Amino acid sequence: MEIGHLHKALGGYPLFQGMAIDEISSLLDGHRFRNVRHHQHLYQAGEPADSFAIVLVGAFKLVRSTPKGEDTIVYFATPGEVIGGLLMQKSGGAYPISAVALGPSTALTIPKSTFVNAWQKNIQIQSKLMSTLYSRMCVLQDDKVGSKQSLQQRVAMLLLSLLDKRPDCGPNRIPIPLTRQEIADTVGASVESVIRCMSELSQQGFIQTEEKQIEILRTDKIAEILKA
Amino acid sequence: MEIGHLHKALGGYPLFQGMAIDEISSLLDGHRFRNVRHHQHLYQAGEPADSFAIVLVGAFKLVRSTPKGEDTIVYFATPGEVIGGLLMQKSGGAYPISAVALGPSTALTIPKSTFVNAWQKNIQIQSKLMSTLYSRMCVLQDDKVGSKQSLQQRVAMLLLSLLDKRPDCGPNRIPIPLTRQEIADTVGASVESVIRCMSELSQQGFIQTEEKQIEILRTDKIAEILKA
DNA sequence: CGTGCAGTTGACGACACTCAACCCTGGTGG
DNA sequence: CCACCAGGGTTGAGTGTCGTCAACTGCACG
Repeated sequence: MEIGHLHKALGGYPLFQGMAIDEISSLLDGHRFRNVRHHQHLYQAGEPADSFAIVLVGAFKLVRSTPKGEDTIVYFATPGEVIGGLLMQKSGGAYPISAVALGPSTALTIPKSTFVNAWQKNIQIQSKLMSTLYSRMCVLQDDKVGSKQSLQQRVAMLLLSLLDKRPDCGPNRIPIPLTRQEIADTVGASVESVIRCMSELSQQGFIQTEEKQIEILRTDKIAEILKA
Repeated sequence: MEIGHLHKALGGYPLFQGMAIDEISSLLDGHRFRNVRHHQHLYQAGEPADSFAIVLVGAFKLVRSTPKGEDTIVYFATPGEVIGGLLMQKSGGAYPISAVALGPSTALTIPKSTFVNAWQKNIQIQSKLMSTLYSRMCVLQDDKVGSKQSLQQRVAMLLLSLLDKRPDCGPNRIPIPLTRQEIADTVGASVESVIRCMSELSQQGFIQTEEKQIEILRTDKIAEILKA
């Protein structure tokens, strides 16, 4: 990717909106492009946290491993979002979670030193970072509120929330390739239960999946499930 | 409370640590003390968000109401913590959650204008705010990871995490008065189930409750439950 | 004295987890 | 060419945890 293209792309994201080219440049000091293949790691939990990243293409799941070897997906990061930004203020330390690509993805990694030297001193970017954090926090809170609901409702909620993420795969198509296992890891259920749940939704003609791409045929019906 | 005392108290919190008196003063412009009785609201969800608060005494539960009239507790804020700070960057808007006192509590409310004029321009406080947010985020993520575990494990996890909050009620005593309902609202279970769970812990001699004060007699045993 | 809240206990039922088996696909190596 | 395997998806049977409903206690309050 060209530097010119890069700036254009970044300027379109809320994080950098309204910033001058050279201001953005100073925030990217020492950046590197990382192309990551499907299901490969961008960051591994436990590695020393010496950089953070901005998603450019594709998506990443942020995964926490449980003691028992199971995984829990805590967040899906899509283009324009920051991964690991919160860690940069801590001295030393390791990534607490892993970042794994979903589909071929690319990210812009930025060294910790740039965060300390540029990001931390830039009021504007700090504010923006805070507001992205705020929305991520809200998502987590919504999850917590929803955790009492039935599996079907939790799945429906997930589908709708993923649909809101930059719809660039055609209308009502979730822009992230997901296995049933990953859905289960997200909503906190077993694979089999998720399969049963989604089979039912398919039979009713509400959704349709092919090649790990999920298409929502009846957004209204899915939304209706939530209200029940 | 005296202004002198106030500064001393605030200076002890991580948020203001290492700041000069007059720097702290500028951050408190327009502050008001709010004494709130047990189970009274500091903020109501839906009210216009024109101030944020720092907890000084007692504790507050941050509550989200579900459509069905049930409550979910998303966080416990104890002395030194900020309530509603994230909201202040958004223009307009209302509180998305309610803040309710647990036991007689007092908070320092600070008008939104002070946030915009002082907090948002102060790099140091922004960094500190971010790192408190980071830890709050981690708590929420841990919750999500733990949501697959058994009820007993979730309760044990809650008890231990509350124990970490400024132990000023004697050793191994949770410094917040909690009803079983509130515990249920936190771990996402029914009251009855929580009662059964805690009765069992009592019978085994691991915990003891009197007057809504929970004392943990066998921290080791409680921690053991988590590892199972 | 009635009312409301917090705590408690029991019976019953449902939703979801576990375990097991099976199909299909694509890739790899003999 | 075929055998083998791994990963993803699917289905069924059995089990168990937890939610729901109902009833009852003790206590504080007006």
